[in-house]
Amino acid sequence: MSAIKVRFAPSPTGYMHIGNTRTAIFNWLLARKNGGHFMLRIDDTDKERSKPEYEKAIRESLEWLGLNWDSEAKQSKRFERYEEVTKKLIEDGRIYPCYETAEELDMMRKKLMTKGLPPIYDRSALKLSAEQIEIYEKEGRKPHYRFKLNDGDIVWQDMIRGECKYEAKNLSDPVIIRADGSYLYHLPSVIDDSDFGITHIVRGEDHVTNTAAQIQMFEAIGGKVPTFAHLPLLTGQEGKLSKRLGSIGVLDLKERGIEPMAISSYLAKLGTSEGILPFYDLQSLAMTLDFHKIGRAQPKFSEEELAHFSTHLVRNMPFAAIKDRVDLEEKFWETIKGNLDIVSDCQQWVDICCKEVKPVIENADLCKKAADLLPQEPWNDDTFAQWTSEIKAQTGTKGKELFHPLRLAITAKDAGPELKTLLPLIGYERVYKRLNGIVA
RNA sequence: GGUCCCAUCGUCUAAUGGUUAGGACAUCACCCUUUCACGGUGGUAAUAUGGGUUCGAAUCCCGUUGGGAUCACCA
Repeated sequence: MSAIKVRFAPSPTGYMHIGNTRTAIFNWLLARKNGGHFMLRIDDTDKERSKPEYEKAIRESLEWLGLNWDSEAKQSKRFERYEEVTKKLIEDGRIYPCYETAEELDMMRKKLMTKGLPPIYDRSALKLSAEQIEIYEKEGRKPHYRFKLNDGDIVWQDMIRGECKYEAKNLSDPVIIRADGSYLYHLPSVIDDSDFGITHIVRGEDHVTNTAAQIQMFEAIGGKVPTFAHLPLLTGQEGKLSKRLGSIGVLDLKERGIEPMAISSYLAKLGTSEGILPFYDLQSLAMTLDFHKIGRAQPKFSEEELAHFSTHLVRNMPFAAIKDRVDLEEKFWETIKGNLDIVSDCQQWVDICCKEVKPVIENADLCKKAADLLPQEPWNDDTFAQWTSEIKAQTGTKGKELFHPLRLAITAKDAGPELKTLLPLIGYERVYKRLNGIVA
């Protein structure tokens, strides 16, 4: 069996969001699990809506997530190839010109719908006489082109949905070239997948009927039909969350401090029979990929749950997974990680240990007494317990009454890592001063 | 409306026709920590609905209801 080659083919008409990202992740995972090839293809056939800034943002998003690609292509640079194929398909009678305007087509669809009929194109363009075509041309009408679907069943084995079957008569002949001569998504995508030797296409369920049409296109151009996998679409509070309605941008999540591995772990496992557990590198996540474990129902995506999961991931993150991103000692990371919501919060603990802090004095007498009893360094593991026992013995305060004022004075916060481990990181001088209400 | 897909705890799901319907996340309780957080241990909680097949149905069949996709000169 030849090596697996997959592609992620975003159109640069918007930012990368959850729906997109999920597709990218599954493709990447499939490639990496099998030592295959992951290609980035920019589907920029829509000149109106494609923007360089979106393309840039998509690349940035992929890089941030760690979804590296082995090669790339851009559809806007391949028009010559598309024309070559199109010419041949016109000769073969698989592509035919149509002269209806967008308004006329819209009207026809509405008419059929109100009659309770499926809004399928009636192929009237195929019945046009030469004279009629001439009249249209003289009117200045420019044709758009459709791909003619052959009658019969279209069947494929889907890695997620099992056997899929569509009758061609239930599908409209897809428009593949606009009246202005530009290409629509369908055919270029098939030509590219064929030319680049894509073996597996993993995409959202919104593409299933496209797949039916595209299988005939693969056959028409003499290409090998790839293996398909259609992921159930994610839903959210606001209903659907397809790539066009996607509201949650990856870069926004980054901005909020959501961990990239939280996004990957969450999206790769949501809707599968496996638990959503933190993974700290993509390769080990890839090794767990199993299409049989993906359900067919539409899972609900919750941004809140993702944020929660990300926090969980941070609090359990091994030092090895973070050491290249922060300038911290392992001991320090292990001490504070259980109190972080997002990684960048660790700076505030660095500051508390190494910079001036304005203490919050809740009980001045107690803190003063505690300062007086604070033993000189060096401190060992028992120092903290001995010190607090002594304070308790001399003042009679204990439990929350004792620890809350100490914590507030020393860290200016009412929650945080164990004081026992935090104290040595701050040091005698700062602790002593802060207990006395002095900024230190 | 046509075509296609889906329906089990709050959420994601497991259960070759026979299970006390299991797990994970969330939640709650308790424990640990002489505070908070982290962590640990337990508990609550589900087969949409009506028929049928069967000794026996979450599971198979039909209907109903509900959800989603698609039917673009978007991708």
